[in-house]
Amino acid sequence: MGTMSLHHPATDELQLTAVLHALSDPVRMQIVRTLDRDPTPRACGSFQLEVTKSTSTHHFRVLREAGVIRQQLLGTSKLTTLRREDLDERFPGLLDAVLGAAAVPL
Amino acid sequence: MGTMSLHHPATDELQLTAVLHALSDPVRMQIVRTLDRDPTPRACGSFQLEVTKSTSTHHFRVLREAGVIRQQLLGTSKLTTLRREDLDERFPGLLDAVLGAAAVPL
DNA sequence: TCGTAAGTACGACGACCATCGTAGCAAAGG
DNA sequence: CCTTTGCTACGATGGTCGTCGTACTTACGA
Repeated sequence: MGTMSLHHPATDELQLTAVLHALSDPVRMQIVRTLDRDPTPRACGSFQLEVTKSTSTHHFRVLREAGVIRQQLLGTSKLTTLRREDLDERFPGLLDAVLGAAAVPL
Repeated sequence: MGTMSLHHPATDELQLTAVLHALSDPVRMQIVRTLDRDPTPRACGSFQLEVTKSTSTHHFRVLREAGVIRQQLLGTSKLTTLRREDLDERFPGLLDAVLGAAAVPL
């Protein structure tokens, strides 16, 4: 029962409100920005987040279920990548606009 | 105490997470889309929303406090407009991308 | 085999949120 | 002055959210 494949919404099922909600949290935004700056698939633990591991799990799940990230099992790790192509196909320009806005200085 | 001027955040104080959260609700998204399609200032009641008036008041306040809309008192009405220029100045391309995404067919 | 590392599951808690109904206020029109 | 119109204030309610700690699983490595 252990190795169950994770649920990822199909590209044409991505919901705008779910994506925006997923991106409206500072911790999750930081995850997405990190993935944007270095597209290398990386494990959850390699993100320097200021929350506990169980909270991180929660945030990664929200991002995955909204279709923002993809998670692949690899050993004890879960490699995370941005679903950039899927997001661009469904909502052209949205991800870039949000990432650009997130880069705006305070 | 009646005529108190409404609080609107300054352009350089707009918070991305607040904007995204404001836009992550279907009712509020509909308000913004309506304002986008017809930029004429309009009263809250002229939006055809599927919630009660008190709920509408709540949603307009969330949008205003996030800096997405501007509300001006006029008689017993409150004229609402999109803060398009301010949003474009602070987060270039974000509003257009979101509105474009909202127009994507189901 | 034993331990460690990576992540999950579950339950809890306080905070916030979307919704409503009722009551109320201020301005405009008669 | 009275009524209507447009919107707000307040309280309540049920639900979701972000956070944590503890316990657990699974895989890799010494």
